[in-house]
Amino acid sequence: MNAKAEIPRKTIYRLSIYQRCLQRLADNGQDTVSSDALSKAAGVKSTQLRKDIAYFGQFGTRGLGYNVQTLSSVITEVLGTARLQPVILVGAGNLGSALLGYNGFNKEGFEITAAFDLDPDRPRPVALKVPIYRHDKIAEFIKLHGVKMAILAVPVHCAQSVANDLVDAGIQAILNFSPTFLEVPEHVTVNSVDLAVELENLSYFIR
Amino acid sequence: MNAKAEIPRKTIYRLSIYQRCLQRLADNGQDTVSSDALSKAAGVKSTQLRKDIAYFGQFGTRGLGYNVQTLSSVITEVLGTARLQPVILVGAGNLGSALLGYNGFNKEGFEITAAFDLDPDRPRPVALKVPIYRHDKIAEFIKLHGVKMAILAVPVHCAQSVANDLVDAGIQAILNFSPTFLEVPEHVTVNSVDLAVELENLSYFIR
DNA sequence: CTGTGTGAAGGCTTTCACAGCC
DNA sequence: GGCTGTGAAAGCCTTCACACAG
Repeated sequence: MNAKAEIPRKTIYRLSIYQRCLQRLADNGQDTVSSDALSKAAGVKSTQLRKDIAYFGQFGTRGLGYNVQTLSSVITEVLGTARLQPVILVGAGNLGSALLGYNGFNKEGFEITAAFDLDPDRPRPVALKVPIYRHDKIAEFIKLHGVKMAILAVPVHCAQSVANDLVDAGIQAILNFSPTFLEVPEHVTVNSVDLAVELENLSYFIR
Repeated sequence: MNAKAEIPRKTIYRLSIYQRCLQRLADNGQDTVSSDALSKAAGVKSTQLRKDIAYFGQFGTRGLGYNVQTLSSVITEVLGTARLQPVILVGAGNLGSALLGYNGFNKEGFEITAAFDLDPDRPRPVALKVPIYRHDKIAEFIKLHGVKMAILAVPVHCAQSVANDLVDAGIQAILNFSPTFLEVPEHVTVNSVDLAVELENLSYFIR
């Protein structure tokens, strides 16, 4: 459990997925699951699942499987309570506004607490529950509320400079939707979601 | 060029990224670029870029670099003209509607030609240019227009069954936004974008 | 001297095979 | 018999080191 730094990133990704599968099992009243069943729900091989779990301990019962509640709790602990972090959204344009309305985040324990845009008053498609502030209020807000995570959905041409501002203000993790590479200091983590690249990739695999 | 099947998936992803960087260089009037410069723009190491290119040939001039136009054309060819494929969107809810309005796709050569929803008439946040049809028209549309790619943005509980319908109707590639694993035949490719998992993953890396 | 192309080395993940426990 | 835990093997991808071309 203290070897946190040594769990590979890919395993961390899968832990989130296992976690979600476990929650569904729990909702269905199951209290035990085998690595085989759980791995199938998650779309991986059972050996992979067991190896992933082995990074932080032994929680299964041979001949039986894993206790759903126990395993779920352990994974939650490994992933960290940091998941209750507040998140801000920068760039409330087309995609950004949509993300504000998307409630898939809340379900998993995240909440977008504020959004920022160059023009907070431009007409938005959706009635939003989240306040939209002027772009130049970002640094103040981040420092005041100790925000560490940001979702970036601004146009390519200003993505890097906005990212720099975020980092300077104390942001440590960025979920980047702008289709461009962001250069950040080592202590900052960036995960990029590039929709066009995903599509292009798919098209390659069409015969 | 004919060893298409042997280019690793990760390389294919990066080719899309290189392609975009090359287009920007071309727009700026540059006609030559070194592997070092291009790799930095793409956020990878220069050796990686050269290895990626080596999968399908030799296009550089030693001591000078690559011709922007040439390299761009070659990558386009490798990725396949399949990128001009029409794409349909299934599930025009919150996230789905947003994707319809997002024009990042068109820029890269994709066009969402139609959308489908259980209730095509429910109020949409945005004025959409794309027609929304009833869910039960999907198979007909796919067969009629020879559509091969679909974006799936439906609720978890029906994702698998909708995916099955798509596959049966002839879809070969799915960009999946539903946070669940999709089981599909081998000839079908699925790329998943799981926003909650991305956030959770980021939160792990916050100290 | 600059910058590509590439065999070899290294590192990281996944899978196998099977020992060990219920 | 069923299922976990794990060292060893295999596979995959990245990086190094350097030969070679302009």
